[in-house]
Amino acid sequence: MISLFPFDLFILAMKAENKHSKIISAATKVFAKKGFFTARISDIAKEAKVADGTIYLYFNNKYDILLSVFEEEVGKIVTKTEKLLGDEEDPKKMLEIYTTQHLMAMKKNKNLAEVIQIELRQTNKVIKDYRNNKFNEYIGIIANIIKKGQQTGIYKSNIKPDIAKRVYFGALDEVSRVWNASLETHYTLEEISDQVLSMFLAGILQQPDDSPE
Amino acid sequence: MISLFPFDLFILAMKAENKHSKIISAATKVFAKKGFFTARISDIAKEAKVADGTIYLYFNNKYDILLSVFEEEVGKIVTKTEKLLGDEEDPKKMLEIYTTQHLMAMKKNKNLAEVIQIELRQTNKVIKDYRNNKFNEYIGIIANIIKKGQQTGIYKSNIKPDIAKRVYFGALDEVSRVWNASLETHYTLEEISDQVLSMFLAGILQQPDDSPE
DNA sequence: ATTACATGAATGAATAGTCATTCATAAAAT
DNA sequence: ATTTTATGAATGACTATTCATTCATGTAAT
Repeated sequence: MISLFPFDLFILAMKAENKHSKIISAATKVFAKKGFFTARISDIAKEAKVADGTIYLYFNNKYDILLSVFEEEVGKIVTKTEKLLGDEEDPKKMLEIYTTQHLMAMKKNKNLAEVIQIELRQTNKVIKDYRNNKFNEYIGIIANIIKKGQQTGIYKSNIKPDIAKRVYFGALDEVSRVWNASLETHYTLEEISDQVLSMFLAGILQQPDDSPE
Repeated sequence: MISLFPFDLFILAMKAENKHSKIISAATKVFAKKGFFTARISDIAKEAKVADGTIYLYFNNKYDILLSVFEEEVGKIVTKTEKLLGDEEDPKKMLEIYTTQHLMAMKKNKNLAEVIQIELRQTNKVIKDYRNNKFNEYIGIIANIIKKGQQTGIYKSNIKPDIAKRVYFGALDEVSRVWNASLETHYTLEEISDQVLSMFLAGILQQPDDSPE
């Protein structure tokens, strides 16, 4: 039986693709649970139902797995966020969307939340390979929202978007870290989202002209 | 020679204390530079000018060193912060003091900044020993400032101090992380401090009644 | 249709190296 | 002289990575 027409190649590619992503998601799980350094390759292999050696057919080394996990998962979030933002034009609503989307994503995918934390603060100390492009893209969205709001005149012009994006991301990140580690009484996603948004939009100072919306 | 009157014990304690703290500060340096998992005990020993084995006369194991570093250094910051707050009564000024004090401390002691990051997000995943008392004390200060402001009526009453403290700490922490990793154009401490404070106090929305102080 | 050969993905045991920790010994102190 | 403190080489446990081998699947020959 002769058979090398595209369909077979596709099937082949599918299998490979599946194995690749099986490993990715196994790794996400394992890294999140044990942390990068404590995770063993054999744990990942077991979780992915694959032989230890197989992993090295798809990745160069342990760190390469982490980086792939990170880029891939953050990439997904970026796509999702951009889709949700769609052609929303109101910078206030945009920030609202970003906030809830981020918190929801982190709540739904605790593993990812932790991988981000690890990758961000641990590993680039060891390996200086700054292709954190997806992440920069992701927080860049915040900066853009703020810039837009400044153009429309609804956001204060003295706010520096580059600082604000870090401030905002840091806040969201810590809030979801604590949440995932369940170190604190549980608030609902809505409560947290509201709090963060109102703190940033209107600040914590009592305004003399405090009237609803 | 019989000699066990207090002074000798003091001398003894001094010496031990010296070696103990020599190791602590060596460890702070090494952990910050390499991260907990990549740091070698022998690195710490070398940095402290002490034999590898000596370390085990003062600490139970590697993790115990990290925890001690963390508790001890955070403890220092708590003390410093409380001293600076003194009997300041204005919640707005208090937040200002906390903010600049935190950023200054992190700038001055980059090592500590990183150790906090590591300990906070990496290790308590592995070892569930929650004697992070000092840290909770530290962010508790933020919560208290906010509560106080709510009592005086200058801070909005709908803000939840427990969420706000995380939001605020997260923001400060991320800002100093980026700063220390020098991933971004350098802003001055004053600029950052101003930005964070104004974002939190007054929010980013343009206020119709925007008048200085 | 059946058999023989080829391919390369997958396997997992073996390798090779790394370190945290220990401990026999030495130095200091009393 | 005895006890306390310090040393650093040796130990032993642990794991990322490799690689010789297997095996399922595809191809060619008859």
